[in-house]
Amino acid sequence: MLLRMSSLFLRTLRDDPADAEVPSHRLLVRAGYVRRVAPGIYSWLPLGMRVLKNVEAVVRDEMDKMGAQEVLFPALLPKEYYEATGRWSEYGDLLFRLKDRKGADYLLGPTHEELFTDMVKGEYSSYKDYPVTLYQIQNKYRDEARPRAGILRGREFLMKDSYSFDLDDDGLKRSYEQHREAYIKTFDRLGISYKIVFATSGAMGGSASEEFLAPTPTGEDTFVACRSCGYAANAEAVTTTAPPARPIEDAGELRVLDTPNTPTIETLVDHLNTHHDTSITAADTLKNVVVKVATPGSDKTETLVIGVPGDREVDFKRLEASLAPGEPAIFEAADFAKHPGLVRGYIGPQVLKDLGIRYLVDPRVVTGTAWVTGANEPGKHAVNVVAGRDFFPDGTIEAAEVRAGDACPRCGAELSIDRGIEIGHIFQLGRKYADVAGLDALGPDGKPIRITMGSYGIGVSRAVAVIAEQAHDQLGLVWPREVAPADVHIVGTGKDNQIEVALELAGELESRGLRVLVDDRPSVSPGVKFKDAELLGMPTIVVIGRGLASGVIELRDRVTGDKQEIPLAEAADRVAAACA
RNA sequence: CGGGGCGUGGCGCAGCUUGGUAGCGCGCUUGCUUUGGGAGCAAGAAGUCGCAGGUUCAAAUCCUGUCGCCCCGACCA
Repeated sequence: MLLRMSSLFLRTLRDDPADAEVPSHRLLVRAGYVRRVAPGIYSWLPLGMRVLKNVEAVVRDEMDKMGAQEVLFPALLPKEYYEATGRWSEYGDLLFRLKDRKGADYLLGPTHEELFTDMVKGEYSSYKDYPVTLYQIQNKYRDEARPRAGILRGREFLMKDSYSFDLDDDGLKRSYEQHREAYIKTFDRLGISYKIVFATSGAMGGSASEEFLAPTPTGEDTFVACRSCGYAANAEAVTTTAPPARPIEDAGELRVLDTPNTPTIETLVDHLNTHHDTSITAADTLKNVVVKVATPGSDKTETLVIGVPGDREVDFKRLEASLAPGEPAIFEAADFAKHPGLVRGYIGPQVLKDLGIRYLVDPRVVTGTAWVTGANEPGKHAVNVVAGRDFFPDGTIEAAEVRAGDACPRCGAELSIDRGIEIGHIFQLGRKYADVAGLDALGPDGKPIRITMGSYGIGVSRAVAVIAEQAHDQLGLVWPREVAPADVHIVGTGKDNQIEVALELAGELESRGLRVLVDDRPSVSPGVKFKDAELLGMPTIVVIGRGLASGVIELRDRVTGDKQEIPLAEAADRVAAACA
């Protein structure tokens, strides 16, 4: 249907909105695609709606092609489904909760595993029914602690979520691979540049899991990539390569040195090298960080000490991923008061066994390595504290920060580090979820078969923002053709019959199957129309202006910036060709 | 929840230090002129200055409280 600027419900803004920081947010608001209603909650205007629908259509098309079947669950859900799996309480503040007039508890669905599982359980009961994959495209609601960056991270967002149900592990692998292929096709069609990275499976358990990350500077996820072998992983999923163990006999004597006023690694290194006969760096020190770990659904917290090389910080995200489902929290002054054995700033692992505190170390802390660490007395540190001789870790943990230049766990080359936005996640759930739900199929031998599941998501509204994030320039948006609100933006400007001609050409192009936006606003200056055309971002722009008198119009490529004059007589053919 | 900033027509902002008639740009309405890079002139419409309380003859401005929003960190598509 022809979009005419003279009647299109659209107002572009000349100034950037004050509350928008990231490019996608700024441009989508300025160009009149979306408007904010509340924090993390947005309305879609006609042009934005078109883009959203286009993205949705691509996602739907690829899901249908891989054989998934679309369903739709309500967003408004009774508590019961989530209570059965314990998530009514586990989800905590993230859930939007509400009550009906009788006082019964409801929620706005943050995700729909329960509903999918329940539906399959209700309809299917024979092994002959499987495998099956269902999906829906629907709004999700999460009361995020901090919504940000416009529709990149909202509290209401459109998501495609699908679930595969298989009888065995091979089936699950096939379903997973099908999704992977479908996602690759989807994101390729959407014109998004992305990277597939290994991910942690998180608290849900399960095994294989990969994320589709769109690299952007405003991304919230950190991931590493290896140029040499192609390995890529979310920072939380990167594993550290342990050096070989060393013979303990080679290590020197443990010595305790006076190191007054050295509560930090920096002050410690400085003090030792100036006042003692050592020549160490932060990497030679062993930093011991105390955390308390809560177990969900229990009041118990465990005190835990993490040992990492002193030149690295503990990455809390990595720590959480490693401890999941346990939830670590910082050990505060009040906690130290309860543990007199832990001398803040001077903690060494030598005494942890006696204190009954679990000690997990970075994989670099292998048997035979000697460290500079706390002597468990104020103002004293110990050197030549040897793993396997002076202390015995209870295990290793991936908690130290990952840095550019770290070794690739697969090939040993240097890793690079980047930021990205998660646009898709594919995940082999396995049977953990089906176990909870009791999802079985009756097998040929009359015995029940526990179903194994996969879970797969695409952030549809987020994808719109990601495209805007990746496809824009100083002038405005530059939509990939497949998702653009229109193929071509015809600007009619001039005192003569330019607008009539523009409308005629628009009609002709439409009859050829192109989607057309035409600027037929009278009495709007050319400058305004050009600026708007560039801001709105249709991939092809046609200008019908002063050249019309001599029978030429202008064809512009919004992506390359190329401009060429073409005879009016050839206009329809040439424009159609440009949009092909 | 921790830290930083901001609430003044639809949008972007000034005014607040030093209380006294609420202002600018964009947008909007009307008329005339203008039409290839966000036009000109003229005339208009539109704001209980986030909310509540206090000080004062007088509060957008000072004081107290409160609510909201945005940005940076811990969660996630």
